[in-house]
Amino acid sequence: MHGAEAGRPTRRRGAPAGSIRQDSMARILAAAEPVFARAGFEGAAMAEIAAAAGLPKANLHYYFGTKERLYRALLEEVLATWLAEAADWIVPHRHPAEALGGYVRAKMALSRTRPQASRIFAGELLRGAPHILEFLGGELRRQVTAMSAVIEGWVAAGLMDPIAPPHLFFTIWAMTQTYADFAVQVAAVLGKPALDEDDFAAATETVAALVLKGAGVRAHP
Amino acid sequence: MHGAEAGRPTRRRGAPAGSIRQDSMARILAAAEPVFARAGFEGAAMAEIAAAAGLPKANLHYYFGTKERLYRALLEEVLATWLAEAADWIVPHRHPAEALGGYVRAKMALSRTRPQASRIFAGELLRGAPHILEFLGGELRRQVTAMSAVIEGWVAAGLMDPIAPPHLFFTIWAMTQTYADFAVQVAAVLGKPALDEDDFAAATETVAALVLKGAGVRAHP
DNA sequence: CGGAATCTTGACCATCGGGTCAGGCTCTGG
DNA sequence: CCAGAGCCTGACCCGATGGTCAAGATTCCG
Repeated sequence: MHGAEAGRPTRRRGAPAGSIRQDSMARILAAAEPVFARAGFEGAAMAEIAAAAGLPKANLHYYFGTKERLYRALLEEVLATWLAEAADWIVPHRHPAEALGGYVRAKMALSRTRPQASRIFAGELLRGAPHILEFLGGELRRQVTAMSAVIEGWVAAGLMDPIAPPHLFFTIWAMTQTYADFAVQVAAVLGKPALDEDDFAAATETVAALVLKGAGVRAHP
Repeated sequence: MHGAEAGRPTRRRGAPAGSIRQDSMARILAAAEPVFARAGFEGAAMAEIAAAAGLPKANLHYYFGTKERLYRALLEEVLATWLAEAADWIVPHRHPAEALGGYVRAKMALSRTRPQASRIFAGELLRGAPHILEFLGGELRRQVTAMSAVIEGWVAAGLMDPIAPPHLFFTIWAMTQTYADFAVQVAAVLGKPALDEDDFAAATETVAALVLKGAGVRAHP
């Protein structure tokens, strides 16, 4: 998930170099992710994170200062992953069928493998995004603007139907992330204890079809 | 929104009958909705709700007992609205273009007019739906099953392409509710302080097109 | 090898927030 | 007009939680 996490029961004596810091911070971040995802910022308890990390609570404060800074550090990591994924797929030289299809599949895979990251992000947005408003209106906005131009290019080239590009992204995010954020609902409605591979496969196909057919993307030659 | 809410500065002396109870409870629920929506269950403070309702905190406990019961009461109200909406639109005698289009538009309208209700629901799901698991696997599951049969009927009648009906609903909910739950993100990315009518119109068109074209719904004769 | 820098941690503190309660007030029905 | 049911609320309680601190252990480096 991050760098180090499981294993390493106790801190070894002859530690490498001054890497104790990095190591501890990574360990704490890894422990914090599931807790924040499950309980949200308000509901998460530093003591619980500490226990999960196998460290005394005071240690977390030694490295991160406050609960809020720990939370922010986690958020930033998640956002970086988000952006990179989109930038990889939505590029002009690809055919939209490949680009949008690939992006949807990649995003669905993320929903499956890292649902906690998605939930932390969702919780942050739900609360009005107090910690990442700047990011949303800055970096994210710029990237969406750039990707919108790519979409417009495909439309102009007759490779897909006209569409409002930003809304296309909002809906793609919504559909893909719902399988992470609201997995409980999906599972409950399907009458299963949890979502399995087949469920994700069906979901992925449905979402991909809705996007590709819905946007009138021509067949990939 | 509910029954009574704004207005009525002080409780009148010659109150009608034993309706004081209903009146106070409605007042409290109305005050609780925005607070729970903004802060989530954990983050919401009874004192804040009390202040918003213009009542002493002890009064809330007099009527609802605990924070949890107050929260549940609110949730149940929201869920009822949700179900009714779907049941109105997804019925066999309609043409899928009308049914799905109408449903999408109705849900988008709800996202616009009652975003707080949507956010409370979203927060509940994010936390693993501790209070409504039963509802999801019971009432909701039954209704989705019934509506899935309707979809299958349309497919069999050649009115739309084959699709996994439950996933169609999951994606519709995801797309429509994202404009309530994650409105901050949408607004920030669009570079606006808040979403206006035009934004919702564009979003509605995009979502409707994705669903109708994406599901291969034939034109309404 | 010795001291400075870094790390570790148990004990402690202040605040917050849900919940309680006893006494007082208001309204209704007879 | 009276009594009791229903309603109201200020003051209080207490567990949970984020954060602090100072003393002690480790590690690093000259």
